[in-house]
Amino acid sequence: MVEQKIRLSVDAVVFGYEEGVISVLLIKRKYDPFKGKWAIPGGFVLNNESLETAVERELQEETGVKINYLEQLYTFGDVERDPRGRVVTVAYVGLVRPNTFKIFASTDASQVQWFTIDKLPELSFDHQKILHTAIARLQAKITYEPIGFELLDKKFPFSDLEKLYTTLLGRPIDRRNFRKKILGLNVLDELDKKVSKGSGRPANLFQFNQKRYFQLKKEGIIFEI
Amino acid sequence: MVEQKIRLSVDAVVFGYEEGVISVLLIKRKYDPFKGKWAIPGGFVLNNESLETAVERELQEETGVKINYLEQLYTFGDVERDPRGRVVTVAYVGLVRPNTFKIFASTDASQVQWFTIDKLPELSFDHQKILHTAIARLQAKITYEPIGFELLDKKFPFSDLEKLYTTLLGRPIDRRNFRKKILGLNVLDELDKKVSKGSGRPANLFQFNQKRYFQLKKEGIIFEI
DNA sequence: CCATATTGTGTATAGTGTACACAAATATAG
DNA sequence: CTATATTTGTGTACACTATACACAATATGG
Repeated sequence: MVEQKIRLSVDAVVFGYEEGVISVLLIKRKYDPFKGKWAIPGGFVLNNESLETAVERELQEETGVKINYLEQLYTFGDVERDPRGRVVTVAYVGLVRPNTFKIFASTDASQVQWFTIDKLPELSFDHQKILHTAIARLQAKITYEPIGFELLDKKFPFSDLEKLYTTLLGRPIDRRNFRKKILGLNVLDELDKKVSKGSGRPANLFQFNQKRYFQLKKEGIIFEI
Repeated sequence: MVEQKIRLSVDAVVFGYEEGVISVLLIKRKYDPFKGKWAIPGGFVLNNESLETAVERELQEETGVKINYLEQLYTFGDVERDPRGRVVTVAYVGLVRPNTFKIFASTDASQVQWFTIDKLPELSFDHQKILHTAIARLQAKITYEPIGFELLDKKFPFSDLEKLYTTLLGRPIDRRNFRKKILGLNVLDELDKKVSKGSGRPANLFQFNQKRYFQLKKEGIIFEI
């Protein structure tokens, strides 16, 4: 058998959410190929690190991001996807709270920037395909797993959650029914604190109760919007 | 940077269904490591073939199976998963109609055999984990994608479909409601033919209409059990 | 204090899911 | 040939869930 000449990389589509806008974290490539073009952060896997570790390391190195939630998306292995030769990449989806750290470019990245998902620049490699797959996954998944909370502050007013869902699903949601449904799932704790931003009645803060969620999940109760 | 020493393989969990029994196709390994032990069929990816091609080739080589439906499952990359060194594997799920071909062992396999999924032998590598992931995927997916038909003959009596679902979901289904729901989805053509096996009233044959399914899917109508 | 903005809340109706039983058409045993 | 067993095919009533919808409460800003 001929020696295998396939290299393995990981890439991470990192989503963030702030004030009604979903963004994705991209880097500007410092080196060829695609030097000066935007790309999903990622890089080659080291011999003795797991795929998840590789993703977290590359993200830390290139962007300064510390990931909050990470899941494997899909493995892209088209023969011609990388001009340097055969590179198979395991893509991940990450969720972060952008306000909890500062991004900075380093190593392979000359710039790091948040792009709102409907104003994306041209991307390197097959990264557009990966990004679209990631968006589809995120949209599908928030309807049956409580991952939306990973994008919000730990304590959030209900309207934030509602705005997140309308944004992600791209369609209006009935405010009363949505609230009824989510609260009916019994995975949110209502706090005593209130918060007011600008004018309007102050909102109660809520917090996702992960422990209760796992308990309910074990009992077979499913999260569904 | 140190040279990357990671090898890439593909594996396929192939499911078949016959007469109320879900089986999975396993091979007995001819060579070390795990010589003489059962394993999921698979092997190393060639430099110039896509991942899907690699799966199909390995399956053909080792078992003689021609796959009917194939989807990527998950990529397993634990550092210690292969005693030969670092091997990352992209696992796939395949569905076949076992009665449409004859299996035979060759190349790396000394034996090929169908195992019913509740009587599995001890497996090599992390293949048990992969297999369980695949079973979970199959169970979940038949409830929201019409993949069950890939396991049945092209023309089938309704009771076959019903039995497949009760088997896969592991719980009884109300016969009338199930029929109502499936036929209401409007993706089955009722044929004029009848078939009788043993005693009992002969059954009408049905056929999955893929074209209509894709049409409906495009219109936003979703398959759901 | 008045206008504006945002949060918080209940009910009626339509639609969907679920439980349930018996007749029709064949094979088989006697 | 007849009786029995076996499998298919079908409808309705009820419970539950999803959906549509409007107004009062509490703040801010001029």
